[in-house]
Amino acid sequence: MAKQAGTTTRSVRGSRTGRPIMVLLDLLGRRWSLRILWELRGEPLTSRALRTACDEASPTVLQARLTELREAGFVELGDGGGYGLTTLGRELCETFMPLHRFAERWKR
Amino acid sequence: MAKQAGTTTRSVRGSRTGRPIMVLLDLLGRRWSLRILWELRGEPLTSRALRTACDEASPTVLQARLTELREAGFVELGDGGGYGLTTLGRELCETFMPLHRFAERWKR
DNA sequence: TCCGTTGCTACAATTATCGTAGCGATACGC
DNA sequence: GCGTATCGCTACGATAATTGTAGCAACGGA
Repeated sequence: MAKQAGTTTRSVRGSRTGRPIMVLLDLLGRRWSLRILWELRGEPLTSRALRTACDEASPTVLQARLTELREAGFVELGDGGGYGLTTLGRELCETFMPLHRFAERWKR
Repeated sequence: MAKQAGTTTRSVRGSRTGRPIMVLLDLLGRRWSLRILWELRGEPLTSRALRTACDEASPTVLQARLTELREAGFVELGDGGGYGLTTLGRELCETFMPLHRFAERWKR
């Protein structure tokens, strides 16, 4: 990967139209993105606590996702360490809350 | 990939806990999953129309996602051809509708 | 100083996705 | 029948993303 730093280097990813909803669906469609937001829905977590919460996912991807989510303004790194949702990120997370009930109803 | 047919063959994917919400977040976190549901939100689309709607995404992945989404009960293949959302899939899609407004508000 | 934890990175191996091409089946007009 | 067009779907090599393991520098207690 093009080791994005600062500016968003998009290689083959979707959302070539630039429409906000497409960019958002593309970002959230990356692996662990939704899961990270979900796990941060409560209190902030340290990078390692987050990794534990995410089934010991590879730190490489977690860091990549955290960087992307931070650039998107959904996640922030607190002063005393630990990742948490921004106000914007919390609003986004609220959008997904109905998913919980849906999921329970879904798997019979 | 293990060419899943009938039963769900999960290789390295997340959601090892089996909790419905995790399975759902995992499924929706695959590439083009969210986008497919989004594009099918209106009328049913043929596989090729769907491909066009999804920025000419590779048919390989689209078919894989469609199979998964069908097994999940969100998408169905109509009698006269064309993919559409099931009742369940439509409910799921409704959950994402607030995302549209959020996305517009998001990108300044 | 020695531990322990923080956020974060390197690197090779494994998967997933891409892009192009093409299949069998079906439905048309001729 | 014959060609043509579409349908859903698949093969396959090339490329990009993800995994798993190991480890870094920085900071804080003991």
